[in-house]
Amino acid sequence: MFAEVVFALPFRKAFTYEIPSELKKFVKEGVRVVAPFGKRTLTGFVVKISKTTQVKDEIKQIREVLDDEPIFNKTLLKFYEWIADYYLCSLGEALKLLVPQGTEVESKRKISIDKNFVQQLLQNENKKNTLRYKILQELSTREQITFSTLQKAVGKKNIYSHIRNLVEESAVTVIDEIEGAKVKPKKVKYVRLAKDVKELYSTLPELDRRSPKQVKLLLVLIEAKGKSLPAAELLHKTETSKAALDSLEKKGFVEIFEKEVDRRYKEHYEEVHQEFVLTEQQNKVIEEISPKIKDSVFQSYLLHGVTGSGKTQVYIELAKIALEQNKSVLILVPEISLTPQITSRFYNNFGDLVTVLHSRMSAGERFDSWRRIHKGKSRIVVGARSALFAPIFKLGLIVVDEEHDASYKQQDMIPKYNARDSAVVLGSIHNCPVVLGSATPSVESRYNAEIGKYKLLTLPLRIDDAKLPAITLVNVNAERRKGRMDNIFSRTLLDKIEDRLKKKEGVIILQNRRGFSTQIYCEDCGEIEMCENCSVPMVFHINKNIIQCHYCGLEKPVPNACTHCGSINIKYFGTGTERVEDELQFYFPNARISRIDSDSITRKSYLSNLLLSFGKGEIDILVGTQMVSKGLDFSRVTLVGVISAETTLWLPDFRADERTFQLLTQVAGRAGRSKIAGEVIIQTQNEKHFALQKVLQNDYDGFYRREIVDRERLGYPPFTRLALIETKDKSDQKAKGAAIDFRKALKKFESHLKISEPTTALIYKLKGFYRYHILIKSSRKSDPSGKFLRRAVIEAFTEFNRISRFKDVKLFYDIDPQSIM
DNA sequence: AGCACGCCGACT
DNA sequence: GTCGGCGTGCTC
Repeated sequence: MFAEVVFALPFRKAFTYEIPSELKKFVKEGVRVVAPFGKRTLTGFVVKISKTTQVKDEIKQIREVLDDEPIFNKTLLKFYEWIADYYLCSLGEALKLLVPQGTEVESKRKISIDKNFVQQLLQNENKKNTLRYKILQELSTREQITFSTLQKAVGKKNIYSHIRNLVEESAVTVIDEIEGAKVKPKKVKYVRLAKDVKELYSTLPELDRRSPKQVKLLLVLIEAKGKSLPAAELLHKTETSKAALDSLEKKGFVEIFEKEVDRRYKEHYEEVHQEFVLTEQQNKVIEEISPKIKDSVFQSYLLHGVTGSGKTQVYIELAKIALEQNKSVLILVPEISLTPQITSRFYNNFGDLVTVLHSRMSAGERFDSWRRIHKGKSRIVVGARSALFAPIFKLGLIVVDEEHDASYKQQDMIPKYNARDSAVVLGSIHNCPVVLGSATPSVESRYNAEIGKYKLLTLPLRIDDAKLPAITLVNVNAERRKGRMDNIFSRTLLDKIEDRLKKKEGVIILQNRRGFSTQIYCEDCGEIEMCENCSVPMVFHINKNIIQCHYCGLEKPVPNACTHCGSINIKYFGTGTERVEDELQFYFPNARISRIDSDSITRKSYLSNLLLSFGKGEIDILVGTQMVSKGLDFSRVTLVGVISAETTLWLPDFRADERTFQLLTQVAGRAGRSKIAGEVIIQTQNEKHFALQKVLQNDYDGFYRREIVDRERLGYPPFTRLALIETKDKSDQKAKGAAIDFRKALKKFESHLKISEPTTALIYKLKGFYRYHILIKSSRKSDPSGKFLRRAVIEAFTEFNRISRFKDVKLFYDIDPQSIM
């Protein structure tokens, strides 16, 4: 018997292995196996089992099986094949998305060092600037080192010949160590009585004379009536030590055993469970979708519901229907740690049936959640982007909440998939409805609804008769001329804030930039303080008193003088959330102000506690980045202020207007979610801009109609498909050379595709790497499925590999990029 | 992606 | 000669 195995490596090929007889029972389609691969040992996925094989080369044997039960079946495999095909990665890379991180078994080649001998060799070296000398120097300080660490330490890749020499000199040995899973089930020691209670009672008086602590332990266990207790808890409660327990075990009174425990992520945010009476419009939506759940029919829906229209309650009702049908539910949310409210509502309705999956959980928590879902113990999965790959077998419903959100697109890892679009494919494979919900649908989704690919459902009214907030645009230039600006605040906004503080109502202030000031500018030489690894300005953070790069995280002390010319005439420009918080505190010294951005959210409980306090009225003003626009639902918020609408408006990206419209509409929607009317003040320099005008008029359809015309005229999605090719290298020349060569390889497709010349990326240097872009456009009319576009990229890659001398430059494909910067 | 090998120019 | 850079080929 043979198994076809794919690995999470960048080539699109399966490898055939022989199944040793002792593993026959365990090797099935859909399990992970450990197998030798070249000089290495790797974890791979069994995609097929066959009796015969055509392979003529030597066939190796599978070493180990990692899963008791398959983690994917034939149907699910189709989904991963689609991911691989669509986002241009190998099947193994796609399947890697399915498994929790830290569970793979891999060989690591390590160098085991004879320290003394190496030190001796080091002294015998007479030339000190050779690679050999550097390697010996690194080796002389330790017992063991991996190849990759050594390669990094000496800054060279081809160290193999040197190591081989050293092995011959018997200064080092190379060992192939197989590293097991980093994440394992958590086991805790438990104790239970091993003897009959009557029998125990008779020995207690005797025991009490010499070992009172042991008696204490026994009494607690007897009280537990045969139930086992966690050892640590028992010892703590009885104030005894492990020694007492151990001797009880020796005497045969108790039994100590290991029990697997479930690491469960705890959400600190809790809301009181409320029963809702569904509105007529909510019922209509549910009536439309529920037959599809019951009859297992695939259908995508775009649920366009204004902010506060009760979308979450619709999801909950639909989930109930799926559960009644004995089916599971997948709810995708933008970034779950940012939306504790929606998770809390699911917990309130479904309790332990809910499992949460997101990036802020520990590897152990994620691993346990994953296994809980795989075993079918959890029927409702609420999670961020990656939850799309949770091992759910019987899906009855998929919901993508806030479907317009950019975080559904994986940005920095391979494959760069879009969870919203992939969810639709997953629904078609599982034969279940997919509901894409948003108050500000993406232009693409709205278009798909127009052409009938999605079915449009609407919730045009807020629940409980709440009115949409009144929005005012404040032109900061005009206000400044009138002397009605106090630094970054307009008098209008300050007055409104003061009014709400008096009334004890909640205020949310948005400024979509972190830090204090976003640029440090020298008045003498005109230079801006830039990051040394990235081509972006350093941002001043007043709380930590540092300057920081927001792309690579580099922190530096605040310069006293310009680092270019030494002048002390340096000025700080641009406003971040820290400055907004600082100035608000100056104008309202008695107000309780908290800030929400990725700097302030460090611990996972912080945000939950903050939101709880805000809900209770212990915080008056929340200042934050776009985080404050997502999912916050507090009836006490009656005022939302936007410091500057410009932060997203002028980015050189075709989605800039859409992003601005969405962000402002969403943040505006945080206001007025009760009987008290809400108000929104947006400060801007471009009050005539159509995106802002449409926000002001609360006119999504108007925005869409104007935007879709522009998209067609300029040849952007949904009228064209985009693929962005990125080359990335430490050397500017090599990155550029690779981009030029790839462009050459694409030349023969020019008649069918619109292909840009290689350009530097907007942030052309990022974390020390230079980046070049080629943008490829393919018309939806001539290439509706995008097949031609993807084939062109793959063929160009083959050609590139043939002609280019920059093959070692890293290449990235971004299909349907979120932004083209 | 690793890892290994083999070619070739530039050095003691 | 041989060190180190670089290109190429392979992985069941």
